[in-house]
Amino acid sequence: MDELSRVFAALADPTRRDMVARLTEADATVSELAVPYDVSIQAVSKHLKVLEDAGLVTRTRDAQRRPVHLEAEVFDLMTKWIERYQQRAEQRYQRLDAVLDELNAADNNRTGNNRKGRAS
Amino acid sequence: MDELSRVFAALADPTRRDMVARLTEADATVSELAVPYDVSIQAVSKHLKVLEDAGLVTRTRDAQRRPVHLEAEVFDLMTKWIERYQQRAEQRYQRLDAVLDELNAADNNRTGNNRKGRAS
DNA sequence: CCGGTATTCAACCAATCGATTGAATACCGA
DNA sequence: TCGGTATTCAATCGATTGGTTGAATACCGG
Repeated sequence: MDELSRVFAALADPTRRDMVARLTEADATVSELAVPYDVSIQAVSKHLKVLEDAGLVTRTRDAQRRPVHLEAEVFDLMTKWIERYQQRAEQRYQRLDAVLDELNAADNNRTGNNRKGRAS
Repeated sequence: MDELSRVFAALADPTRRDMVARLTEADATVSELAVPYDVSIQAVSKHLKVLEDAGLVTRTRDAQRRPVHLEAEVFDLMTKWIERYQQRAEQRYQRLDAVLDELNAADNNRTGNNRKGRAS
C-alpha cells in the first residue's frame, strides 16, 4: 500500500486519532497511552504500529520504555492532497457558476427563475 | 462509525482517491468513472457508495443515469482536524526547541555536543 | 409493450482489521 | 542472577472490506 493510503487509513480510527491528538501534547509510552482506552495493551501497541507504518509516529528506546513521538511532517502529505483537490473542486464550482450566470443573463433575463446552482 | 472516520477511510483507497480527483474536473456517471479501472461496474458502484456514505459525493438522477457529483464541503472536516493537530504539534516542537536551547545555554555551552532534537 | 442500457441488490469469497489471550523478549534494580 | 515491568510476537476469532457473478430494478426509445 502507498504511504498516502496508509496515512488516511491510520487516521480512519477514532482511537488512533485520539492517540495522535494526545501526542501533540507530549510524547508518551505505550502503557501511558493505553490508560484511557478499554482495550488491552497489546491492542494499543498494534494501533501504534499502524501509526508508525504510516510514518505518523516514531518509537525511540529509553531503557525498557518505548516513548512514542509524533512526526508532524507526514501531515503535509495529506494536506497537499486535500488542498489540491479541494481547490480544484472549488474552482470548478466557480466556473459552473459563471456558466450559469451567462445562461441566466442570455435567455432568462426576465423570467426571474431560480437555478439550483450553488450560491457563489 | 463517525463521519470523520468515514471520510478518512473513504480516502484510504487509491481508486477512490482517483475518482475524487477526476470528479474535481467534471461530474461523471458510474460507467464513465469505471472505464479506467480494471474492475467490474458493480465494484465501482460500491466504491461510490463508500464515498457517498462519507458525504464526499452525491448522486443525482438523470433518467437512468446517476451522475456523481463531488461535495467539496466535507473536505473541511478533515482540513480542520489536520490543521488543528498539525499546528499543536508544531507549537510543541517550538516549545521543545526553546527548552533545549535553554539547556544547551545553561550547561552545554562549551561541549559542542549534538542533541537529537529537531532543527528549528 | 419490449429491448437495450445503466445501475443497484444479493450472495458469496478471500484478505485484512481490531480485538483477544498467552508466550517471548528486553531491560532495570536489588 | 532473579523478579518485576514494559513491550512485542504469535495464534486465533469475528467483523469488515474489496472483489466477483448473477439477478433485479429503472428508464428511455421505438
